[in-house]
Amino acid sequence: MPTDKQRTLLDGALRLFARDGYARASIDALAAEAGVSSRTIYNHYGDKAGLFRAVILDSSDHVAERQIALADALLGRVVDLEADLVEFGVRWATPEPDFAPHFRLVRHIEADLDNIDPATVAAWHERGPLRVRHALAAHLGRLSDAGLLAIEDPLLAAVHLVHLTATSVAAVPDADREAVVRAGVKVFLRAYGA
Amino acid sequence: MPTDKQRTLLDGALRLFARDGYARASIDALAAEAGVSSRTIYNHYGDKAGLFRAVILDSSDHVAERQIALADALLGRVVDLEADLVEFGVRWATPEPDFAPHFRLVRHIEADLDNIDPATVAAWHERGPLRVRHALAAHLGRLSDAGLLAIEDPLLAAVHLVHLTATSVAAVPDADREAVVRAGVKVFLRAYGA
DNA sequence: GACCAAGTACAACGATCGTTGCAATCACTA
DNA sequence: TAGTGATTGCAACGATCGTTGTACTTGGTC
Repeated sequence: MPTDKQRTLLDGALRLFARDGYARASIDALAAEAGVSSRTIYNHYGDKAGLFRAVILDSSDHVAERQIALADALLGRVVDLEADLVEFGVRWATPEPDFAPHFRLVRHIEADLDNIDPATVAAWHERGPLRVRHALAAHLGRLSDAGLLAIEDPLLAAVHLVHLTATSVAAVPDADREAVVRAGVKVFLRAYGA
Repeated sequence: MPTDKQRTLLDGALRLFARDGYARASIDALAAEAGVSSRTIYNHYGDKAGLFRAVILDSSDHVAERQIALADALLGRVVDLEADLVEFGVRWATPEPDFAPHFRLVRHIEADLDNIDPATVAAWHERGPLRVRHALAAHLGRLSDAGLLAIEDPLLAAVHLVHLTATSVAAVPDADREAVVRAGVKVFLRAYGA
């Protein structure tokens, strides 16, 4: 139950941490971005690491819920499997621009693993990427049980699907997003099609 | 033609930049790591950004050459396509531990894109990942021409192969490396097999 | 041995930063 | 209106950092 000011602070801190990283983003800049006194940050979160932990957990919760909702919507009741997977991949690979700071922050975490509290990293990983992966794997497993796919290891298949679509789109930024996703889904279906 | 001291400096700076990131790695620490005066760094590279540029270009050249050599060795003359691809994937996904700092540094670059000289980023990207991707795509295209694979877009296929093997291994660190690679290669071959 | 480039040690500068204490202020409830 | 808890502005601290200038030393060449 974060108040309005806390919401503004978490959002602003996400932007600054994402753009500048943990070390470069100064407490004063974080406070100014949210129109808050730097003293308030210390009153609420103890220190800089506490604020960072709150920011990444808050953000990854939002993103995970959105991604899981996307999977539920498009893979819950499948009409045309290939078309639904393509739309799933396209929507996944073109996240709301609001989410760009989140994924940039994730890269900072992956780069800064030796300088971030391991408990924070573990909490983010479980509640974010792992939770989403399991949700996606559940859908794929269900589609496999229904005879629409032939999957031995749903968790690995979930990893493959994401890497063949969203990750590949990020790796080839000049190309047409939908074409890359379509090609990735085609690969996925040739490998996992029933 | 870097002298011994410059070699030691580049290697030590790679380690520190990789572990601590650009902002946290101080010039004095970088100098101490290599047993060099901090003044020498300024004499050689002008400023911190200049040293960073030299470090990432040097390191990505080494890694790219090693990866291209691996592709040449295993995909140059193919005996058993699936076995060769699996060994290629395993060797790619288990790089010499010497290369761990490089890949950690790459993550820092991807996270810090807004704070690094764009010319440095572009130079690294061209001489590193893009060069390797083109080399790998050339092998895949040749195998396709030879009738061992059926590939429309070799560059995209190269991206798929790497993501299905090395990237997937990194995403599932608890699992058996070779099993993950083997599954990834199986997916690749079902999609791109002749 | 003289010379020269390269490297070093040292001090100093301005700047930035995380963190704390304290007094003043504000919003809101009894 | 009095009181209470959250918020703020401000000053200050010790620490770290990038960078530069300068004088000194070192290693190798004529």
